[in-house]
Amino acid sequence: MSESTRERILSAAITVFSQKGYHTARMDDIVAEAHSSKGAVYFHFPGKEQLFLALIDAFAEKLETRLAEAIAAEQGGMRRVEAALEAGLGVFGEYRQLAKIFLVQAVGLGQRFEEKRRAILDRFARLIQTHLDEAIADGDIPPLDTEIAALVWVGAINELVMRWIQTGQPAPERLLPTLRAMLLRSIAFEAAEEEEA
Amino acid sequence: MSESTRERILSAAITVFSQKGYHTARMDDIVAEAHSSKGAVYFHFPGKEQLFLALIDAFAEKLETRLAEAIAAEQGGMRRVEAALEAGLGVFGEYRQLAKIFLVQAVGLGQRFEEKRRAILDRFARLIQTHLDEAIADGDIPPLDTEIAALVWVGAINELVMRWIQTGQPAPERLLPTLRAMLLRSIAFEAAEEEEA
DNA sequence: GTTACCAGACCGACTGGTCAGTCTAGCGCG
DNA sequence: CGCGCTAGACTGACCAGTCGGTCTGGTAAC
Repeated sequence: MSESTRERILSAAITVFSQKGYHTARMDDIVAEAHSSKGAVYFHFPGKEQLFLALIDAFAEKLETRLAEAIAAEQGGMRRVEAALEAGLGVFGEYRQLAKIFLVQAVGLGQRFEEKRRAILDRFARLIQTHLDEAIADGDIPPLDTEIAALVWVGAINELVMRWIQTGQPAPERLLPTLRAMLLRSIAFEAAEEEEA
Repeated sequence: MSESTRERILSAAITVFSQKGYHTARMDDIVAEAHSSKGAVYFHFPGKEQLFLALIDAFAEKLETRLAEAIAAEQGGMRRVEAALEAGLGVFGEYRQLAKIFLVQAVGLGQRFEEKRRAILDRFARLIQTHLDEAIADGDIPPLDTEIAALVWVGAINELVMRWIQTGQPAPERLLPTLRAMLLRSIAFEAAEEEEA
């Protein structure tokens, strides 16, 4: 069956790229991990770069879908911002290997890759920005430079997720409440203290 | 003069690595940029990796020195935290190429490099953490998980600086006040609003 | 002061290993 | 057969690192 070979190659690529990074990963590593062959890999994918980008696209799509769902399920700027935050962290947590490829291994690979990475993060950021603007319009939070605010959020999330993925260090249970509280406070959203079940 | 050759090689390496990244940069590129020779480069440095790491160490040292100075010049947790923030951003701004190597090009290069990078960021983070703890002890800010708080700060700063270095986008004049206000609010520091000269 | 020698900096053609990608030969199924 | 797919040996480019060699300046013996 063709689909199964293709799937095997994809998940082998995820494993290998996430562990070794783009340059250190050899196509033969992926072939071995997939219990497949060079021929099969090059039958299904045009080359190393495209295979790598396919993984990033896959992640982007997952992220996008989830965010859209989460946001659609809520009403009002601030609630949507919170929903997006939660959904984003959820996706990173569920697809850790892909997240590592996206957040770590796709950095510093030159223009082409960097642009793709930034484009995806930008969509995430712009989404947050849009709803922060809404929240301001709704009077939920005082006005501020929402473009920068969104980038601050993205940066903070990235750093913590990267660290968690790489070292397992700050466990999500410990991380989440503090992160959430800090991010909400950072935009001067009151009622940042309710939580704590 | 030998020193001048060595210096030329170092600054060529900074230029080339910051533009192309570690793997894409060829030793011959650095040789050409330095108007030198393969022999000279390998006379002064044991290899590509060590040359790259030398640059990162140089940046780390600059960062460390500046932070230490800035902090020593102030008294009290919160003032020191603010001084460190300012000093850190200053260093990134002054050594943009090195900063790009450190923040962008040194990511995703595998264990050895990653550890070094994280170690440096950790020192920065732990420094912030220490003084946040002080600020809490002084009663300047309410208690919180300072380890995570420091990472949030580092992440936010990284993201904005990376973007600025890569795209020139959010100009520091626009970026700084918002970033500053957000970071201070994130730890519930009152009087985050004085500013605006 | 000039000849002989040395050391350390620097040069660049060359080598050897490493991989991405190709090619030809199967294999099984309709 | 022919077509979709898989296998894996092979090719060729590329590049880090090497190595025999040059050049310059210093020193010391005569």
